Amino acid sequence: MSDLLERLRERGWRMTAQRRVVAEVLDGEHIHLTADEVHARAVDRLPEISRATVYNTLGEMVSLGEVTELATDHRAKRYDPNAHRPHQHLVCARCGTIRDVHTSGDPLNQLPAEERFGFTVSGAEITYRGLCPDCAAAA
Amino acid sequence: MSDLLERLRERGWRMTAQRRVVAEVLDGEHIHLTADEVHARAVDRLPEISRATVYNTLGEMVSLGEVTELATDHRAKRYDPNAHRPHQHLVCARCGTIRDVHTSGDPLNQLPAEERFGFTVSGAEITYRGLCPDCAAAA
DNA sequence: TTAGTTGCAAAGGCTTTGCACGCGC
DNA sequence: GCGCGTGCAAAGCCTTTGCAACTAA
Repeated sequence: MSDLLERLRERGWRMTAQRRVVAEVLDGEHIHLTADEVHARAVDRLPEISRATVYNTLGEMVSLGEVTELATDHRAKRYDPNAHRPHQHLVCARCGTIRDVHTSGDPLNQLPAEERFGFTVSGAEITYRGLCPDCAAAA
Repeated sequence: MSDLLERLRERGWRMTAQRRVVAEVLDGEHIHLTADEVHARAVDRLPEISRATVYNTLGEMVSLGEVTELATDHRAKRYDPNAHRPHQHLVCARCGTIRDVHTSGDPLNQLPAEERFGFTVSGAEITYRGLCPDCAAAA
């Protein structure tokens, strides 16, 4: 489960109660949370943790390459702890929920050289859009 | 060139100098601009146009389905006037520039039913990440 | 004419930052 | 003990909104 925490420890990252809680919260959910949602869940375990620390901590995990930041159509970014497992995202257009999904084949191969315009292309991600079961039922 | 303006007129959208200028600016660039960049270019043609109007206008074009809003890792959203032409995006991780590119095949078909988790999936987009020629040279 | 659009300025949501205190190593 | 991490509150950036004046059809 807490694979993320493990990886951070192995890297010799200075561990504090706050950082541990943020890592646990992120890794414990199969959907991807916003910074504020991470903060809310973190407060349950460590009431005095501040929003600033959650933001700082998430930012550092992203810099370390252990967490991926997901831009969204809604305002707040979401955070994905599975940075080392290749996967794609399924996004609900209505509520913004993001789920990991898996497809076969590497999309990188689908971009021919003449469509690269001199860019050094290092990654590709697919985002599937639709409605989650709950929102489809409500609509 | 100004295909977007054409489409908006055909829909009977009430046309004002501000709306025309926003449409012209958006359609005139082969990269995708932020709202503020659109405003800056719009001011060159119509000095008294306000930021609020640019935001409102872009938002309405998105609601009409004539422009696509692109979430980015950087803070500001970018706007894509080619809503009716299937294409993907090539993003520079450093400066945030977005370019349209074309691949073969429809990514929607790559998501098997058992990976849809009850979602009604209606669209898919691919984002390629890398460094644009300028940023690669600067790095 | 008149309903819809604009500009202004203020408010709003999300995120970052400066600084003094506190804690992991 | 040292240096990095934390919390607080304030600032910052991007965006939205309320309202009175204006204008396209």
